[in-house]
Amino acid sequence: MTETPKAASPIEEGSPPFIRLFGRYLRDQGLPVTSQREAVAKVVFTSEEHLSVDDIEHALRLSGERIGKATIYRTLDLLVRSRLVEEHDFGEGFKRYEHRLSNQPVHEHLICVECATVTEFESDELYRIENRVRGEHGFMPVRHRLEIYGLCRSCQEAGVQLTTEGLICPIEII
Amino acid sequence: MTETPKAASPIEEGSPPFIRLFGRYLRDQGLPVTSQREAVAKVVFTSEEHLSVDDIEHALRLSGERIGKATIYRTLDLLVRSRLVEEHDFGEGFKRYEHRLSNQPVHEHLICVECATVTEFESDELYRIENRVRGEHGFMPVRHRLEIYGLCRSCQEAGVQLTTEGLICPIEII
DNA sequence: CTCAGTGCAAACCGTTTGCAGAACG
DNA sequence: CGTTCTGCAAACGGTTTGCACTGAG
Repeated sequence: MTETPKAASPIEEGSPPFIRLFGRYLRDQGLPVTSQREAVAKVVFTSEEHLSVDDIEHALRLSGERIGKATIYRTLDLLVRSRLVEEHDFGEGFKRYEHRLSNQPVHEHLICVECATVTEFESDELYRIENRVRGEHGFMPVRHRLEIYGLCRSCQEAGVQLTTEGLICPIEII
Repeated sequence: MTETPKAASPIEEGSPPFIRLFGRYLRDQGLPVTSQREAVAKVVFTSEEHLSVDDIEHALRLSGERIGKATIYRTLDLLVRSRLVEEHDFGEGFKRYEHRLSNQPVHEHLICVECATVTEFESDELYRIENRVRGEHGFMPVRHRLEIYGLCRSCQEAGVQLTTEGLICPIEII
């Protein structure tokens, strides 16, 4: 903080590697590298959470940046296109974003329906599923989405019960 | 059509079994059984597609029914609660609905990113995944969502290519 | 200097809600 | 007959877009 030479210059030597990657992408595409884009990228790459746009806006505000929502959306679009960031929809009515530079290159999500905590896990079985699908259906998988909803350990230990109001085994009782 | 005794009466003897099931659910819940609810249920149970609300509205219009969108949404909510119908979000910006009275009780979806065709497939591997997750993470699965996006056979045969614009293997090139 | 980016506010669009009148039970 | 439903239209909320201004290259 004391030796940083002021530098309003965006995405240059001082930047962390993942942000430089985004700069590379932008240059590759012939797009300007702006301080706003850097700021949004920094928030996303710095966090290990699944961030909503509001989360990102809030984080930016905390660090003194004042960036419009539209710019955040537009930058996220670029980040997703660059494949540095992944977009998720956990059925909350809005999207979440997660950078792809973690130690878990490919992973799926466990989502607690009680406390909304998201846990990540890996699954080789999915490769088997994709191979099977390729063979049996002639379908070429490109990407997938596997989310398992249920109760996380701590909610179970807290004694949370799930209520079922629907018809049970409807087929049988016709 | 000729012998039907006019009957504006909703969800009674003449109705197909799955619609009677919905009537049973409504009565169990102490809710009125209305002709609108019957009409919406009939459209959903009659189709083997993944219907959007617009699809349903359109089908109702074709059969002469004039039912407001709000009522369709409200009825779908009841159908989902009753567990007779499943709600899907294939990332199109709106929901789709599919009844659960088919021959494939539990199935996953293959979604063609080119032509948007949805194919269903079953996967025992998923049970294995859920069991593993139960053991390794203490997570109790309740429901899941597995969607594989890619190219269906006919789009591949039609020579469709997917364009990749993002950075390839970003981690390596820092 | 030029072209794209930014910020604001308005538009969008699927979905939800409030309310007066109609229907179920 | 009271309670719930229906239909309309307005509200909602996340996301997108149009446009004048700013800034990157």
